[in-house]
Amino acid sequence: MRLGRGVEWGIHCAALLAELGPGETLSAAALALKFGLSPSYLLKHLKTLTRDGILVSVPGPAGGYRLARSAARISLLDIVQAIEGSGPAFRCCEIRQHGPERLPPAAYPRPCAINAAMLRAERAWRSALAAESVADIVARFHAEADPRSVAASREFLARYRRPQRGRPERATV
Amino acid sequence: MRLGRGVEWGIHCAALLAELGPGETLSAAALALKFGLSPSYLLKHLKTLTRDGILVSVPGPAGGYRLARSAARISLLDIVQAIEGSGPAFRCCEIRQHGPERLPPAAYPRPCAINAAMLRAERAWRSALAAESVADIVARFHAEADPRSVAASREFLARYRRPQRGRPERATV
DNA sequence: GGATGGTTACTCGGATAGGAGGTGTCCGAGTTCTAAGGG
DNA sequence: CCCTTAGAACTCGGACACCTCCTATCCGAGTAACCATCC
Repeated sequence: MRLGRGVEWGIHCAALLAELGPGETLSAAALALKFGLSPSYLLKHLKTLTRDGILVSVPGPAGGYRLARSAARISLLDIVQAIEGSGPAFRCCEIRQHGPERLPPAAYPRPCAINAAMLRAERAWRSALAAESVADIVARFHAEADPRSVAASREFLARYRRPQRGRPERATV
Repeated sequence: MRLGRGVEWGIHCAALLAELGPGETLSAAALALKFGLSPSYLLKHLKTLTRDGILVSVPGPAGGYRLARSAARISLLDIVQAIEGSGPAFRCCEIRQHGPERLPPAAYPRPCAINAAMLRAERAWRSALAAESVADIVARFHAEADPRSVAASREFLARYRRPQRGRPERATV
């Protein structure tokens, strides 16, 4: 079992975007710079998150990305499913029906016991991911991380954030 | 996230081997026939399970595979880890240290909050898999499956099982 | 001075190559069974 | 009739191609900001 790098990148980006004021955005280039990633490839994952309704993209100059809803309403599961797909990790091939002694499909009304057990485990995994929100991650970062790291992030945001277009930045929290 | 087919195959094979008498074996060819799989490729996974101490292989003519210990002591987690590897699905790249404003490594004594959350979820998944044994799977099969299917398995075993070498089959349960 | 239109530069979006890992297959090493030959 | 020994067949074990998916990159479409021009 293996998760792609995009999951880690997506969560980190979401956590950073969560620290923006309402309406503010951050360009993909700035996010890539902050984490030392390839801007082109990061863009691919940000696009995916936008498609899935987790981020909102603002086109044109001074555009960028922001969270589509409050960080407390975005779970790690949302991001993982957007990047990796929502399908189950264990895909039952129904090999119990593939032998030489197979019965008609009607003889298998219940799901395979193995499949059921594997899916139960996956539900436990998903539940744990759903219980953790991006806001929780941010809170832990502020509580546990080195103060210099927190200050650096704050400074980075002040330097690269893009105000909401059209009207001056308003606090609508 | 995606699990290979070998996991499903391995569990099915272990469940079938669990129905053998003590010391009896089943050849890889018989297992492949029972499930309609490629014998060559199935052999690859059986080899892996043998390496990991879940199965025992008996070489030579009339050889085959049997469980290395009682089915109650083999969990689904054992099989999944043998096939897929025991490493974590989420591999933290420490990208928080890769930006332009990185601090010396000593400034990150605690693990990344994101990594911690992902690993917590994986522990939940592993716990669920560890709680289910191959014996449980077999019990469910006997309790829930179509009687014809159970009878077919019993008949298959009677046809293809290999007795313990050297001495006649003894019941040492 | 203010409004307006065109230009420009910057952003995201999709389509396109490269590489790692899972998938599938083959042939060789090892071991046991078999059978023939001799005592 | 029993033991020895050589052969053969069957088993598992490791090494070799193929294919899908993740990784990485580029160029094009679209949009808002900017600036020169006109009123």
